[in-house]
Amino acid sequence: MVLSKTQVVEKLRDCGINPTQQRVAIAQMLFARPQHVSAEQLLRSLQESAESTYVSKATVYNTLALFAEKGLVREVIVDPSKVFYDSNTHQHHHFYNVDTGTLMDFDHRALALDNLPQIPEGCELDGLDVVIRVRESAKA
Amino acid sequence: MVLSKTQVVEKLRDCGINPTQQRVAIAQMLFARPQHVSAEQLLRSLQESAESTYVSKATVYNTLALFAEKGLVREVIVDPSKVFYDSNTHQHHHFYNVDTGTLMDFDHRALALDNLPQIPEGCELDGLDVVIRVRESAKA
DNA sequence: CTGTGTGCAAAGCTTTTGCACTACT
DNA sequence: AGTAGTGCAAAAGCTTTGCACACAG
Repeated sequence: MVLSKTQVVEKLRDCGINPTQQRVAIAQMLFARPQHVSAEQLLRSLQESAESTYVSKATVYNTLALFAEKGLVREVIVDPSKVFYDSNTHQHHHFYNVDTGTLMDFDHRALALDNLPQIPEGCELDGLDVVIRVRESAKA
Repeated sequence: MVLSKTQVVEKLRDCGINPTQQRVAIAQMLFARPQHVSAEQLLRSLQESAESTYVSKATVYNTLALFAEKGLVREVIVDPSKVFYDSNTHQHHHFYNVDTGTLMDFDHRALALDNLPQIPEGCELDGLDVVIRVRESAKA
């Protein structure tokens, strides 16, 4: 579902984010559908949908980092060359196709994670990421 | 245990890697003890142990990538800003302290990973990474 | 002398920083 | 007018590429 501008503005306010033009434009792209995007991809999408405001590369980066900090999106780190932002914030894990650079979700219940090891002294849990790397099957 | 130069040369040969001066120098640093290093860190270590050959930054990067491809070290991708190389190639997972940027191993048997979800059509397993992100506990 | 393999300077990419500007008080 | 917050150009940093060199056949 595509969120209306008003819905997006409200969503940002709920997270304590000042809904500026640029941020709303970025949020609308992100939440148009569940997806995995890099900053670069998002910037291109914005530029293509010509109607919207001009947004600089730096702002896309800074805004995505802000959204991640506020819990609106999740950072997914699987490729050393770029960070993906996942607009699906429900608990889940990822397949990463190393050949195509594509991410796919899978439900966290598909995996029985028992007996989490004890967290080191003086630390607290921040997140648990499971990534299953796959490659295209070699074909004859 | 510190490996002798001869042992390192042999190890490289076993993996089909031509044991050049630079590669041996890098391998000796890496296998001096189990550790997690970035290319940058490794380069600095090499420069500090003044005795050894001059090795350029590019060569460190290329060599680490080569070692990873041949299975001598494992790439660990947890920090968007740099890749870590893990000289421990036994099956295991990682704690990542996001505040200090430190990696710690934990045994893979500490985690019951049952019912791995089915791998997407046309793909085969390449690797399974579990990262537990921790942060310093907030103190009063 | 020719061809393969190696190392490194320079180029390229993503991401961060510092400053100018805006929008409120 | 002063202040806090925002956006972006330019700078920085990690990594890759393309070319010169070395070595084997």
